[in-house]
Amino acid sequence: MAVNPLEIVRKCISTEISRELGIEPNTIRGAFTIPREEYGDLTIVLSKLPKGGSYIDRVVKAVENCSYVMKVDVIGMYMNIWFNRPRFTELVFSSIIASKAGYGVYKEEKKKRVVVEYVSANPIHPLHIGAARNAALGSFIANINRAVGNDVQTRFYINDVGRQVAILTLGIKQLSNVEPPKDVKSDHWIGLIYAITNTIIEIISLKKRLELEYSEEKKREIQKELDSLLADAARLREQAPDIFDTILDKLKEVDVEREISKIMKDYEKGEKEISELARKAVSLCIEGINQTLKRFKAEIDIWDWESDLVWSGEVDRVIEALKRISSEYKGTLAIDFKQLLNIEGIRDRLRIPKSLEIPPLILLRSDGTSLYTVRDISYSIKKFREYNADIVINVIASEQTLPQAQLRLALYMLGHHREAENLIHYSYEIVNIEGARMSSRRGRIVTLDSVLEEAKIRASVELEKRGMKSEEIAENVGIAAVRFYLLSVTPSRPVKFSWDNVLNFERNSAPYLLYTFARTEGVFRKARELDIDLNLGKILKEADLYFTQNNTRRWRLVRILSEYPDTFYRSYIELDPSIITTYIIKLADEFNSWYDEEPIVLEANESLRKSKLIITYAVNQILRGAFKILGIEALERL
RNA sequence: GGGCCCGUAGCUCAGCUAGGAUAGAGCGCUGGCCUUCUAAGCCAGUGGUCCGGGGUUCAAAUCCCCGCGGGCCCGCCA
Repeated sequence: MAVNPLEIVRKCISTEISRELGIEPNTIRGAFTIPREEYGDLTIVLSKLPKGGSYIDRVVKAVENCSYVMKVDVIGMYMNIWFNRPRFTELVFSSIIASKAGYGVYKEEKKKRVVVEYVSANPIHPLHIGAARNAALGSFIANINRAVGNDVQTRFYINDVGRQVAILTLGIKQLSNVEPPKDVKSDHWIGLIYAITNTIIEIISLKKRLELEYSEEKKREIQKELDSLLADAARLREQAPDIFDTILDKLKEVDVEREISKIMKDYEKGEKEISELARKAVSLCIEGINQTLKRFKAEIDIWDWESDLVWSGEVDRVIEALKRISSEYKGTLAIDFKQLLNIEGIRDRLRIPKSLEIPPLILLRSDGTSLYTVRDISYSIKKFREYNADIVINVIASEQTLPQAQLRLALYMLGHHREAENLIHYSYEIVNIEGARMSSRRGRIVTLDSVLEEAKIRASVELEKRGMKSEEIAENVGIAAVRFYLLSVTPSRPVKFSWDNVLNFERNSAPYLLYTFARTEGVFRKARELDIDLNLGKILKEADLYFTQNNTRRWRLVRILSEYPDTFYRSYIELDPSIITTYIIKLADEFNSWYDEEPIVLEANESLRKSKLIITYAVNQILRGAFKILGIEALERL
């Protein structure tokens, strides 16, 4: 367990109370709360103590026994505790200096092996802003797990088996050349071909439906949808007229549904020509996606091809095993979970929502090809096996709650109990654009690339205002802004995308934090300029520990610094980055107010200056550590 | 029809897990602060039926129930 000053004080107090009242120290924990400033530093809600509000005098005496406590005051049911500021300051300072960059960072006693599968976006178009939230969250999960000492492997599942890649392949097949033009990023190129092909296919199918429809009302409905598709088609054609016309001419001639179905079958069989074509197209897309992810500081260790699972026979083996426990359902084979769900406590163990209804899981399409969730079962087993993982975390939007639940249940039924129990669906809400959903199928998306470019431009403009010109800094600031924005909303809440939000460079933003960090760096730069000794051990010994007496602002800083270990721990346990982002904003606010008010390096009183340097050092270290976990590059100047 | 998530200031969001004192930030708007370690900053002001209604409780934004509004899911899609 990392050093936690606040925990030391809580423990000291609860030990004293438990000794006095003869109760378990742990039962006191829930009674602690941090009060408003004017009511002290820590409060115990007396009615929450096991023996209620009785024995108040004895409790007060007991608490006063703790050396970190200066004063205790009872108002109604609140027992307000004021800390002995110099003693507590010393505790906080020494904790920080002893653990350096590790201050507040929780350490797992027994390191775990963790696989994080994330992004896993369809390999048929560039990443959009929704996938960016996944990428930001997934890389945060990987980073914080590494920080606590766990072994982490990140994986990207390339979903290349299925209808969407078949559509892309159908489009590619009509073209003589797959290579993108020089000035087009390969994933954007693939995305365009896919959108063109898909839109044409949808138009063809809608026109057929229109011919067969008799109801006037339905006809009008179809016509309306068709009009919107045609508008999309016109827009797509503008981007690449030749390609659009080629694909359109060729697809007009054929039965597209049969073609798609054939491609899917051939690809699952590994038929040479189709496989090479599909792999080539998907590889191009993945290449572009990987470039974007690297730029976005979301690293992938292993790229898993879904088709490999099919070709290697792993999917077949799972299907064979599933067949033995399947039953007849709607004319095909399916896994029914009813009996399993009747087992006492199974929902808790597999983290399945209490009243979530789970329909049977269908094994195969009538044409014999496999289905996504079934393939995912063999992939889940692979993820555990290959890394010898204790936990596998799937970062997947909440809309997939049901298939993810089916996945765990199926694993359990196959006898993979440990895997089922340790497969976590890390669920988050999607990104909305002005209330509307993006459609990659029609090429209507806000790409992460465009957001990053815009952020970079915005950062350059801000830099130029300050007479600075640095592409590298603009790039880092821009990326930090986007990542921070996506990480600062609680994952269970939907994010409303707007350029104004993403490109906010003022308070409550990464640029603001980077700026604060750069200020702390500036302080140390100045100190070195003036030949001021920065040996922390020495500084601590000679620091003025009374510098918070009668000074609210300074005391507030010490208090906030003491709260970081709790913050970090909660963020790790809940895997919620917004707990850290909220905290560091508060820390930066407090630091900036103070910075404006008092000199630090230029402080004439030596021992006072030392205390101030420790505060600055602490802010610097906490920000540096938090940046690393959030995937933000710490910049010394800004 | 059933399920999951969300609803807090004009806008974007904290706070809800574990009930606790006068519900907090940012943006916006009004006014002020650069000869000092970085003004992407600081200070002051402005702004709230915590979606509505019940219930539990000494105490509810927080827990429970019933509604309302929004998003998502309930496919031989992924």
